[in-house]
Amino acid sequence: MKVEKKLSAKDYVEKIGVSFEKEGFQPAMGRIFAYLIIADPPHKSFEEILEYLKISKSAVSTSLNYLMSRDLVEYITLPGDRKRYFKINMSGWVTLIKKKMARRSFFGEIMKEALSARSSKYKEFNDALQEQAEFLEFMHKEMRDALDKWERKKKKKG
Amino acid sequence: MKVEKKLSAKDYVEKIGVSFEKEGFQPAMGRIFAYLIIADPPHKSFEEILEYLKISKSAVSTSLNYLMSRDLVEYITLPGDRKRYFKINMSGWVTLIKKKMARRSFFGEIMKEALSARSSKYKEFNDALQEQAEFLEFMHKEMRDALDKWERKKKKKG
DNA sequence: CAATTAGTTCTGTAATTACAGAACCAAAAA
DNA sequence: TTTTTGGTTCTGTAATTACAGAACTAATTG
Repeated sequence: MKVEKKLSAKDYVEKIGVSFEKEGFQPAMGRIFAYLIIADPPHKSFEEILEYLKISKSAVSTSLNYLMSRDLVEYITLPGDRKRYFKINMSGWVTLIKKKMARRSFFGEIMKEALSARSSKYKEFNDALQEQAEFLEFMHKEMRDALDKWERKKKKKG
Repeated sequence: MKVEKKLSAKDYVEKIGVSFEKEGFQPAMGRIFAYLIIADPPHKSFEEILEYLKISKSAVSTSLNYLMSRDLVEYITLPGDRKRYFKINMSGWVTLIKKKMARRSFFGEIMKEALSARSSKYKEFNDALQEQAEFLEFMHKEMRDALDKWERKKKKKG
């Protein structure tokens, strides 16, 4: 019988990494992001990352640069130390979600455009399409509101 | 000087298709989905799809099957006609969004798990991580509420 | 019973991705 | 000035994807 056991750090990296991949990032990025979540201390040097994950310098370099370009990762420097220490930029996730929202809202807009070009035959379909576009708009608005709500909540608490 | 002009059907297919691709679907799927949005009538046979998009039978077959497995496309049959006519399943998009939401919520859960395994040093980072996990949970809840709200709104109107 | 139709599945391949390894480079240190 | 450090960029490649084309199949039609 298997003994219940806490997940090891490596297992977390794997688990988080896979989830991150499912968000559309490449494997190496997922694992770097994951490592930076479990990392203790939460900032790690270029070398530490490549050693821990056993991936090449090039993979680390391109992945980090991509993650930084998306504001998902940032770096700090320590006095008297030439290295950069990479860490998760916690606000990046919010930005990511905002972008995905915007994309969907755009999708809704295109649907409306397409709708305006459709013939008025097939009313049932047109109505359903209209509703879909409205749904996307609705969700976009609701999410914006939710984000505002979160911001306010945070401000009050912080 | 370019004359302002309504987009042609092909242009919509292209535009919608690209948006759909950005949601993570492969090109052929994006274009099929797009074609079914602008299609008049809104149901098209296997053959019509491959002819319009000029893609192979295999591409149409696998794409349609995938889209149907995800409930994004369905088909109808017409009396005295052996063919199936494929059309968009409008409720599929909602399901898709629900699934994406669930994935993010799961991501938040993993973050919490990881958190519970972190040392208590680096409080600042831990707090931020906690907040991120809470943010994902919060957004998940808000979206569930939004979905409910939409359902109620629809029921009242319909 | 053929022959046709409506699609499916298999096979091969061009294009792309994701990465390793090595060469490279700029800034800092010696 | 040379050497070392902390990366970046280039080159090559294994693996994967996305699809075409052909072979195939089950149901229908003649």
